[in-house]
Amino acid sequence: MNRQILVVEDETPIREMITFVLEQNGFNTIEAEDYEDAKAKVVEPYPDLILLDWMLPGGTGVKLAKTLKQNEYTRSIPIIMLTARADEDDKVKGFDVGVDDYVTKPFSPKELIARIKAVIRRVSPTALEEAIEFHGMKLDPVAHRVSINDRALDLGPTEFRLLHFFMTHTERVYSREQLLDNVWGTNVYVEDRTVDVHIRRLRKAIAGEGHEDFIQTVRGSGYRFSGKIKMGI
Amino acid sequence: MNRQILVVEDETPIREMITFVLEQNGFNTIEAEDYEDAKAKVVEPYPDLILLDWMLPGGTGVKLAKTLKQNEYTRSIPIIMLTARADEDDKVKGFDVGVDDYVTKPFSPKELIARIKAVIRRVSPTALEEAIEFHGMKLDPVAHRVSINDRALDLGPTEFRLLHFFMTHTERVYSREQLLDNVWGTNVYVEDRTVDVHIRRLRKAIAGEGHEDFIQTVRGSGYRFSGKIKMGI
DNA sequence: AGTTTTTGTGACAATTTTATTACACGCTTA
DNA sequence: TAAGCGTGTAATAAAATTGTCACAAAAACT
Repeated sequence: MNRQILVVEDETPIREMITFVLEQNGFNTIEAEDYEDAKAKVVEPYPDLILLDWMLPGGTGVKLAKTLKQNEYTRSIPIIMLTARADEDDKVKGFDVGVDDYVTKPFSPKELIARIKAVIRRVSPTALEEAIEFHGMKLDPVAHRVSINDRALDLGPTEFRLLHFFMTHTERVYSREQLLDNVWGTNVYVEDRTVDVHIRRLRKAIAGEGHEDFIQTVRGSGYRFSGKIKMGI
Repeated sequence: MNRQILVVEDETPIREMITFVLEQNGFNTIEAEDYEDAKAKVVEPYPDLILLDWMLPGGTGVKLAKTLKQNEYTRSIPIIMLTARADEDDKVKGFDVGVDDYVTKPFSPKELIARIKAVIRRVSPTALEEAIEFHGMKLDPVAHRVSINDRALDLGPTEFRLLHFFMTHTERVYSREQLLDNVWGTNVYVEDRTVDVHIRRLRKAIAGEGHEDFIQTVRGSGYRFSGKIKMGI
């Protein structure tokens, strides 16, 4: 599950410093040094995240960000801007474009990594239409099929959507309300406790292979879907 | 995640009032009373935010702001100006310099805290979601997980909130009342001694790894969460 | 040493939260 | 229309959490 990060930065020493830090921390990196270069590499290796310098020679970074965020195909790739200025206006402009976060130079490696992880976690960890696999559990959104260790599962529509949501949002606690919003849809009036019942049905459905406690109850907060049964962070 | 705020203000009573308010609200503070003092402390403790008085003896606050915002190393530190005048021109001048926000004296503690939080949020939007680490102890607010040396901890809701508070407010003594306010919430009537019991439960939960005395009793005052195990006053 | 004050500890009952079961309603399909 | 399925809700059971108290232990003070 190694993430690929595209580093777009024209100043070579800085770019190399950044890629070094990223690789130290287990990321795969792709480098680009100008607008055109970056554009090409977004399409081909299709990175999981883009670190984008604010100022670029062949066109500003903001322009690239805007382009990417307006394109259907690339808009889901999170972008973190690197900026040398603490200028508020610039930041506001960037967020209007749809950039996911900012890191202001100079930054510590620790801060950079923390921001990257935070953004990855916040943005759904997996792509939308692709089949998802998680600890031997496979879900194909298109074919509407789920299997555990190649044994097919029989789920109702709601259970399927719930599991789909969980599989694309692991390692994070969701309240019942959040689950209702995301799985049932906003402005639908359903009781909070209904979630419990569906959790129960889903648990029952995926039980029998040691997968039942993938859905974890977080008392007072909600539920969490996780592969780490009893492990540290 | 424990924010350090540098308070630059020459009038001692005002400065102390401000630091008092900040510490009440869980910030760590550093004080400076003139231009040179402030400059030195920006470099060394490298605060997360600067509260800067408009008028300073050894040179105006604006001058300091300008200096800091022009320096590559310090320009990313957000600055909030404290001014006694509601003068528009000053504000404009300040924003030109790159100051992040203004607070006009006299101000209410509530307003000050609100402004600070707003600026922090603006500058680092993901800060609140980031995991906190302290001496091998990790707390992930998003996943709602705690671990100590990679061993998971099982905490009840209140214990979790208490630990979360402590991990974001280390090295400082909090009275039982303050803990009640911050962890239980204001206007909740609970006995003071209830805190003791929860401290006990938390201590028990994190014990067994030599970390039990992270929570230190300060007789007559309250409790302190600290990495320094046995220190002088 | 004896007394007072403060904190630690274990137990317990009340309360809150979650799990589980049962059931009724609506929708689809045979 | 009857049977079957999926869904939401309510009722009940089970489990976990929480605040408080009583007493023990520790520290501070005379």
